[in-house]
Amino acid sequence: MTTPPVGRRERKKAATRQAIADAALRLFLERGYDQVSIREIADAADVSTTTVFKHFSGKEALVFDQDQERESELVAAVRGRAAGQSVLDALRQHVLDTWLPIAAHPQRAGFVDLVESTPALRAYSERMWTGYTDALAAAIADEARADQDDLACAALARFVLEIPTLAQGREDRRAAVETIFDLLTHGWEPPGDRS
Amino acid sequence: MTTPPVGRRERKKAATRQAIADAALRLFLERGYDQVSIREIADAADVSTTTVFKHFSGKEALVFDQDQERESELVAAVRGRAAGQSVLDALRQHVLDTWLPIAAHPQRAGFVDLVESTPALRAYSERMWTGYTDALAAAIADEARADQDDLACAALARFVLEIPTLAQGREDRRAAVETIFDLLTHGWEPPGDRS
DNA sequence: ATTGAAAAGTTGACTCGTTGCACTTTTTAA
DNA sequence: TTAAAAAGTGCAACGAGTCAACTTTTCAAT
Repeated sequence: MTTPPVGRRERKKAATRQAIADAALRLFLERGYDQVSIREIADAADVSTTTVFKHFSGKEALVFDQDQERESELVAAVRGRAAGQSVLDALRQHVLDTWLPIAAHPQRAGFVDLVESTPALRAYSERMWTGYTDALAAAIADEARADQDDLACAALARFVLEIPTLAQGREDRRAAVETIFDLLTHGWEPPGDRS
Repeated sequence: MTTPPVGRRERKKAATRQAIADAALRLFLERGYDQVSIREIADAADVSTTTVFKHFSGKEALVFDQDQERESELVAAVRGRAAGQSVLDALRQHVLDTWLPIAAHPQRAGFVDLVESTPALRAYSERMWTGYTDALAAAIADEARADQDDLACAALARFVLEIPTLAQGREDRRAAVETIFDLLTHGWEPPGDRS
């Protein structure tokens, strides 16, 4: 039988994967995403280009390594919310508590800059987020006792996942998140006059 | 001065552009997007591959030829709405009147199938729509007498542009559009119990 | 009409992401 | 011990897209 914790094989596999991801991120941060070729990354990690693609589905995936957890956290925030808290408020709190700190973390500033300044990575990142739509929609529908494919729940999920994109570049990101959640909670109405 | 209607030069340019687009669409419909190479399209239109890229920014752009008008129509729907009609209602009407018929038109069925069944085209199409966000947001903000970069207006614009994607694959598309506009108008609330 | 500049098109070679194929190594099971 | 399955690797190739040099066409100003 296979040893439950790890086999030597899978340890080596994980090590190679990590070496590739590390080399890629380092080179990207040094010289920019478009200025680094897969072949250079492969050389830096001392593997062949084929091996890179055995571990990662494409060049963009090298940057977003273990972002599968986000989906789970999102679903968990809805399912495990405090008693009496509405689904929308749970999502609002999760976004405020989880996404804002990450974006503000100085360690990740270079990483965030890299993604923001590279169109291909921006696009990939957005597709990643929208990829969570179905899972989040299912969780919302479940908690709201609606049909599994309820359209309003699916739309809400999609809209919540657009929030990071929309809040980007705003001076006060916390206020931006609040504004959008207010819109989703109460509906849109023409704001007060500016004159 | 240049002849206002057309010069021979620009007519020829437009003709080759059209020849390329026609050849591309025909081949895509016949054999599928991924099974047709740029060189084949160039050959079919009797030009070189570089000429193809002189006219179109990329392979996906061959499919979405003159979809710049959509943006103008969208903005016009908001700006030229009937007196007393709210911005949101104007958008609702525009979506119902303009987008649903196009999708239902039997002539375009093959085209719609092509886009829906090709991941690269789906992604490109969505990025096209979201590209209209800024223009629509500006029009909404203007009509609502809000600041030009008002976040709620930007969010509303983005959400409206997501509607085609969300309504896709639903049996009753009209009802789907109405449901999402109701969500945007009044806010989300847990739907009635299904039991 | 002539001519000269600008635009359109062509060619061919090149880069880069990505994949298919063949080969080697490791692991597993008999 | 050994055969076969699985995993990893490298090479060569394909398609998208770019670049630079060159030819042709068009336009406009003499």
